[in-house]
Amino acid sequence: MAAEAPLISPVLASEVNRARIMQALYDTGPLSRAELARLTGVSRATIGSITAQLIDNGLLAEGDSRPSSAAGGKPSRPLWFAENAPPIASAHLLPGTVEAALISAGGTLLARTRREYDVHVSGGAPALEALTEALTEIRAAGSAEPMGIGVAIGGMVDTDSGSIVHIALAPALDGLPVAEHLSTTLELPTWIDVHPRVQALGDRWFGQGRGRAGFASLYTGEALGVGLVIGGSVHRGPGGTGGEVGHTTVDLHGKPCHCGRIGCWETIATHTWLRAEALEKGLPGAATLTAGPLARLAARDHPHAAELLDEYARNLAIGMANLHQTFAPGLFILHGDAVAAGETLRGRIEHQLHRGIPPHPAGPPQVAFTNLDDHATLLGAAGLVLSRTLHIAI
Amino acid sequence: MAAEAPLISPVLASEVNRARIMQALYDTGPLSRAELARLTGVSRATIGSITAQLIDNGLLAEGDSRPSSAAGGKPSRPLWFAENAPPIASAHLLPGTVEAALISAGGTLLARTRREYDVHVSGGAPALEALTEALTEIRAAGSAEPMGIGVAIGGMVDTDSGSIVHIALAPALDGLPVAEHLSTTLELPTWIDVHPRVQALGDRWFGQGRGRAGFASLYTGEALGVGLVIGGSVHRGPGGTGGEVGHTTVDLHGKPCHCGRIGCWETIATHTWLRAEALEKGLPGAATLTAGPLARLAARDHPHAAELLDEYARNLAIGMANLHQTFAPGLFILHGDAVAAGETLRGRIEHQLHRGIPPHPAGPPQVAFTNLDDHATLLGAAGLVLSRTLHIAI
DNA sequence: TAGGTTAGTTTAAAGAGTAAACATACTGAG
DNA sequence: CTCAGTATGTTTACTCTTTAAACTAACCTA
Repeated sequence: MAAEAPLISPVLASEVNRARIMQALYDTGPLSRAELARLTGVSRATIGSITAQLIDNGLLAEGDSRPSSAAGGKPSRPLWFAENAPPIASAHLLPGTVEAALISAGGTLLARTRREYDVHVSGGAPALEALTEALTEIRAAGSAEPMGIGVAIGGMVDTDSGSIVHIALAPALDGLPVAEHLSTTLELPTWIDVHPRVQALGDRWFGQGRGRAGFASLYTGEALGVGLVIGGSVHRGPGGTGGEVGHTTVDLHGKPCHCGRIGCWETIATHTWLRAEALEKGLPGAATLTAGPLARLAARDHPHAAELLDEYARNLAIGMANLHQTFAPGLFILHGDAVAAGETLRGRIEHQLHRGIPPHPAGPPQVAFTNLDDHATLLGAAGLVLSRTLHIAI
Repeated sequence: MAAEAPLISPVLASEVNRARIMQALYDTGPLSRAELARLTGVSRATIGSITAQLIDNGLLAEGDSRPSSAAGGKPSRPLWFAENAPPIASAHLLPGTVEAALISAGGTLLARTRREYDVHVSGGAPALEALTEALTEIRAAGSAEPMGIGVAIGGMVDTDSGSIVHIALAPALDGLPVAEHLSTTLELPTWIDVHPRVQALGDRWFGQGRGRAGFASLYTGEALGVGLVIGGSVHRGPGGTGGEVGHTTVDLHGKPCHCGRIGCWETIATHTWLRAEALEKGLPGAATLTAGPLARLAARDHPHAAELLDEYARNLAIGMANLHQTFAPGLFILHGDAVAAGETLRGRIEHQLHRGIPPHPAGPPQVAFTNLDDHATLLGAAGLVLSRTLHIAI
């Protein structure tokens, strides 16, 4: 329990309970009042009164009644988010590009758009403009006013002030007050967070992390990042620090990293490394190689391809083993480049990971690929709004 | 919030509130009802009724009234743990040795003892016997029955089953059901956990981590271990995994570790490394060197001593920087060997740590030495009982 | 001694969850 | 077709807890 947690008053308790009902729905899918009562361990009467409020507020709606079981009984009426419940506006700010989407309260993608902007304009006005335009466009696609805006940033941010700290490929945006600008311009509550953490929120609310207390959401490809879910909530250090797992030292006597240090995990497990190795091994398309094509080369028994795939798996597993030894998330959900390589790579990563850690009765950690395709981040930005709006600290 | 959290009923709310009052006292020290009311944001009436129960139960007692401020007013009566409140029995199981202590509810050490045992007897009966004897002895030193037993284990454990998984220097104890044995033999609820995590609980309840939402408690010396406090609670992976930070890879092309892998943090930041380097540099007493004597050598301008101290600080900082990059605890509390080297080493570690991480508006992480002397683990074992008994997940 | 200030308690009221009974709506055997 | 059985959802009387406001207690200063 966080330090200085307020005492629980009846009204706070009911607020928390309302939020937990919502969360149980997100974690499990549509549920009848009786199912909710069993799941949460309270009486059907209580669930009835709580859900009545949520239905009155237009957040939830009763679905068509489901057939009774063979034993008989009154058919249950599943509850789920109402058609016209407030949706959520989400965006992903990348160097030069903005993606935005409107997500329904239930987690379906209602609309999606993108904008390009000039990264070089100091002050970052074009980025804010692109964000505002994209969000205005998708906002118009919904029938109700969004409950808020969530933005994922491909760089370091200060979640307290809602501003960008540093984006390596877009230094002109450093210090940009994204949340402040959007909340005043669009008159909606706005939250921002770093990309891997938002991605983890996507897994937590809508993906394989649903209902789980702990897991690690890993992004691989041109960079490495991690979002850690601990105790059901995504972990944030002071001001939103943490998750910069790409720049942890794994090879003290290795190659210099672009960040200025030596042997960061990124020096052995990103595209830059993969392409350099591929070039050395004389693989075709080395300069633009990614994990997917590499796995296909390996499947076709191309010389050295399987070898390189193994090394890539081993290098990814090194950092994951470090995470396991420290945090023991129990589950790694992989996003980005690695996913395209499919089971070939997943199995190798899992194997290497299990080799690199001592046995424990709790069993070895699992390695999974995301099932959210490329929506993970935009869904996660919606999860960011949900986490902040419902008063639960996910 | 953890998945599947139960809904809050009035009676659960009051239970949680009682626990939070207790925690506020631990975090802040003796407090009057009015101060508690201000701290927790509830009315004085509420605090009055909650504390009345705790006083009736014999847990809390009113201290002598404190003088009013210059503005006048009725003098406040500080509340603190009662003299005869149930104490806590705590123990630390090491290869060959058991330490045990009786800790008052308020966190003072009432009695302390130790036992030796034969590590080589397979089945581990002597260890259990030593634990039982030591705990029986210190139990007799208290006026009231202890509220429970907390045991720190110098090795890998399964916190779910309360048994030892593996202790490197005492393989005869593998699988030993410590909690089960003690709880039936001594008829007291018993919990066990790994040493660094227990140490972190000591910091959280009684040391520099008091009242903090997040920090890392690091043990240095013959081994490296970490206990992570996140959201006010100590972090446990499934079954109590995690914290094995000594065996995270930092030097992929480094020396082999006794665990079978290459370049673990322990290969560059423990006594083994320090002594090998000292030998190479021809420092006196190299074979038994620790950080304290090394710092004194460095202070006396002994050739190479300052150099070695710098390297030691740098090597410790490498793993700490990795922890900061992933988890950003904001504060590192150091225990063990390093403490004896004093500010000389602390400053160097902090300097090296700050060099190794990118700047952020939230400010750099702090490095502190424990103020709990060698009691940290035994106090932490008491904290383990407190965490489990009060229904808060610290 | 009076007025101001702070601590702690009392009391009536409001809000929330609960248990038990009840109404509703289905299944399936006879 | 009826009726017992079963499960869902709602109503009602009740308990528990916090709260606001008034009140008492104990101190300070002028």
